[in-house]
Order: sequence, then C-alpha cells, then structure tokens
Amino acid sequence: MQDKKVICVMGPTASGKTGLGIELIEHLNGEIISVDSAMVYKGMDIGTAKPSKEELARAPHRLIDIIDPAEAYSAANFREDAIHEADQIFAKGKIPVLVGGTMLYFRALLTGLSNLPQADEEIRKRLEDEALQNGWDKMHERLQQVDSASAARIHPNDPQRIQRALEVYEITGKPLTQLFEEQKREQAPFQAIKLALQPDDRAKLHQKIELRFKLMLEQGFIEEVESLRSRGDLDLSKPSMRAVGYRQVWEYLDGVRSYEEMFAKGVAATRQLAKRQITWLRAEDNLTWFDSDNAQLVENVLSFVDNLV
RNA sequence: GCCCAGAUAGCUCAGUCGGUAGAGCAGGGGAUUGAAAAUCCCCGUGUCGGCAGUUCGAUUCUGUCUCUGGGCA
Repeated sequence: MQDKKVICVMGPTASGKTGLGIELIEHLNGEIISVDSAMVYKGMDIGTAKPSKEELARAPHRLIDIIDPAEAYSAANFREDAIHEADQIFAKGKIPVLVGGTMLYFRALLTGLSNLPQADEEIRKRLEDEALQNGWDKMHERLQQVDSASAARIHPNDPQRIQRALEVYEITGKPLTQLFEEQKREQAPFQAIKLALQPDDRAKLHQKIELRFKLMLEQGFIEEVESLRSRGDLDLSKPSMRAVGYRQVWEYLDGVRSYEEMFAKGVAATRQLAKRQITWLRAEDNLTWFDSDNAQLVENVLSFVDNLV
C-alpha cells in the first residue's frame, strides 16, 4: 500500500468541481492538477470553462495551458505529466488534488496503460486514405486477419479504434490483444481518494449546462473561436477543435449551421458529454458520491477527507 | 369573412391503396488502453387535433368544429 495520497475530484461538466477543488487545497495545503483534455490548450478559455483569473490566482492549476491547439495530447502524455507534477507537489510536502472531468485520464493515471507505441501521424494518414478508398468495413476485415480478438471487440463502425489497432499492429508487428497481455498496466505510485460530484437530479444538471453555454456566448465564446479560426492552421480534424462547443461554433462560422442550431447542438453535445462522464463514474470503484447541490457540500467533503488524509 | 395547406413521438417530419404507425434529432442505458469534450453500440405505444358519419373495422374516406401557416378581401 502506498503511503502517498492524492485526492481526485471527479464529476460531469458543470457540476462545480473547480470550486470544490479550490476549497480542498486551501483546507489541506494542496495544489491542483487539472485532469481535462480540453483545458490543456492555450487560447481555449471560455469554451472549456477554464478557471477564472481570480480562481487561478488563488489556486494555480497545473496542466492547463500547456500546448497549442494545433497539437495533440493523449492519455499517455497526461499520465506522465500528472505523475511528474504530483511528485513536485509531494516534494513540497503538499497534497495533490486532481480535478477534472476527463475520465479516461483518471483511469490512465490510476490504473495505468499498457506500454504501447504512440500515435504515428504518417501511418494514421495512410490508413485513413485506404479507408477512404475501400471503406472501414474492409479495414475491419483486415484487422480480423491480423488480430481477431480485437476485431471481435471493436465494432466495424468504430473507425477510430480500428485505425488504432491497425496502427499498433503495423508498428510492432504484434496484435494489440497480445500487447495488452504482455504489457501489464502499472498502478499509480500513490493512493487515490476519489470523490464524485453530481446533482441529485439530472434535470438540474441540464439546466446548468444550458445556462452556462448561454453565458459563454455572452462572454465572447464566438470571438474566441473566430480568433482560433483566423490563424489558418486549425480545422475540425484537430482534436482541439472537436471539443464540445468549439465544433458547433466552428460550424456556425462556416455557415453550415444557424445560430439557433449552433446553440441547441452545443447544449446537447454538452449534455451528452455529461452523460458519458457519469457512465464512467458509475463503473469506477471506491468512489464516494456527493450531491453537488447540497448546501453543506464543502463541509461534508472537508470532514470526509480529514478522516482519510 | 372567403379560399388553400397543415394538425402523427419532447421537436422536425414520413407513412398507412381502410386492418391502430416509423425515421432523423433530442432523451435514456452501455462500451471505453497514446484523438477521449473523441469514437462507437443498444433502447421508439404515440387519445395519428376534437366530434359525428360510412364501414365488420377509421389515424387513413366523408362531414363538421377548433387551432396554426399562407393567400384573397
């Protein structure tokens, strides 16, 4: 058992994680590490609901604003970065508080990843061209030839995973399935206290999401996307521009969507994101749930962690 | 006031040559190993606007009423 401990504040988007994270670090003498695949991007502030300047002054967040929106980040990058940041915080005698909604990143950090090759742009491009020619069902058939276990696991309509499995096979000459067995996942070098935040009623979360999206638009979200757009080197194939909200505003600026549609689709995409986040949380073990609308939330959480830290 | 077109799932609509109906979107559940705010899988009973008529049987045909568009006054 590890004696080092971290606190994880998990929850769907718009559930109040940032505010609670700040309370926690002030109470425990901790520092925040962001667990968010969109906040890593510089210049994507409004649409990712990044903490405000005031909040950042009070509670610096590690792993936000670390890369350019033209670049790609990954769960493996995150794991490495987060462990590094946590070590620095431990070295100061403080406790890391991991706050965010990217559940794959939490999973990658806490239960590890197999040692697999990283993404290869060239191979991906070639596989995609081939798929464009022959269709993804043919690619799935090819996967069936070289890695039938993965082919059975991956749905023929899931291009992203078919591509990844073929990519790994091309690089290593081994089926993904075999690598999973050979390269066992490695647990994080610390113990995690996992807190999950959720309103007691889904409808409340939906209301909050809509309200927040409206607020983002008022705060200049469209201008933010416009300025990213005017750089000229970004498009909807970039992971950054596929983020919830950014994609819909981009399409609006392209003229393929009316303002009303953009709003409705943006809100819906955020609700769908929240639903998927909740699905991850339900599958997570050793999770302690807190009602995000409870007036005693902060007191409850602080007394809960005091007993564990 | 008159004429025309509509009224079907939360929304937009399709359809039933008369045997009580199905798509997209939204919503719900699930998967998730270097794109993950991504990518995928599964889930469709609703007085077919009200009332009456014809009929073995009407959401479908007829009449009438109500409402919503559009046109003419």
